[in-house]
Amino acid sequence: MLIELDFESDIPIYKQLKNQIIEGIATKQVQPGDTLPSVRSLASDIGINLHTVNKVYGLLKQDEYIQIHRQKGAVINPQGIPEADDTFRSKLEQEMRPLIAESMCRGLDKHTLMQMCRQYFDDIQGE
Amino acid sequence: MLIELDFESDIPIYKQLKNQIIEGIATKQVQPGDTLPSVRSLASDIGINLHTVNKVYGLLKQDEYIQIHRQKGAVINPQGIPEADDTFRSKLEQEMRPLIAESMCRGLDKHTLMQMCRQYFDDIQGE
DNA sequence: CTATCTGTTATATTATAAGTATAACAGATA
DNA sequence: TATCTGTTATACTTATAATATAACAGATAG
Repeated sequence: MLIELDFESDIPIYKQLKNQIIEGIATKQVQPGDTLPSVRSLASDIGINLHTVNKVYGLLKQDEYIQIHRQKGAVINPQGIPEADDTFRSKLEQEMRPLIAESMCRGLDKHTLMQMCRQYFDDIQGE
Repeated sequence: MLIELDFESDIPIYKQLKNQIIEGIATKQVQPGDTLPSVRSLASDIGINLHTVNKVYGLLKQDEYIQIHRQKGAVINPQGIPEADDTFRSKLEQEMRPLIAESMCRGLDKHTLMQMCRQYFDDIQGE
């Protein structure tokens, strides 16, 4: 799984890294049971600090994307990722609404917007 | 237009405020030509600093949601909000993708996800 | 047993963002 | 002229992001 960070972006690199790992799981580039690189080697590979990677692994663990074992390192949750619950759904709505409101202001109608969402979905699934 | 801020949220209040004004435009609670309260009165009403409101107005002006005149204050863009351009579209994709990837990891299939998006859209349009 | 790998914790430092506080400036208008 | 507008400047506090060293504890390969 290729990690590409944009150090000029306004999105903090820990968030970029987290998102890319999650997208790697979504595209099945990494699957339940697979191991992720150690915090030190990944940090070294992509040229960032080990604490930044450690923070990301901590967040992914908190969201149950991965399990962390004291010698094997970080493992994609072997039971698979837990289903979307109410907490996730309300967090999703909280982040989705502003994007949709902005799109509506800028003249995107429902059909166009839906088509764009479908496209994003297919892009990820097809990778 | 009612503004409600959550000071405990992890979303900064300037972003909450910006989003709520944009949603107000999307729902047509405020329309092109309408004026927004002055930075001082709005700040005072919702109990925040005038610079925070000023920052939001500056961002909204930058995105061409509003125009700012030296005496009338902030006015919803009388020409309407500019159509979605490539810059907007790529920013939208950048923010949309991680949300969709997360949803896919958590077992939401395309149809379910599309239905949720449709729901969000209708919720906003119906307000 | 020991060297080496894991994640983990602690502490410190730097830089930037978020939010507030006062104050003053300049243009428009009643 | 007094009062409203946005604007600018300066300063301060707090939180977040990111880095840097260092050390600790468990597991394992040699």
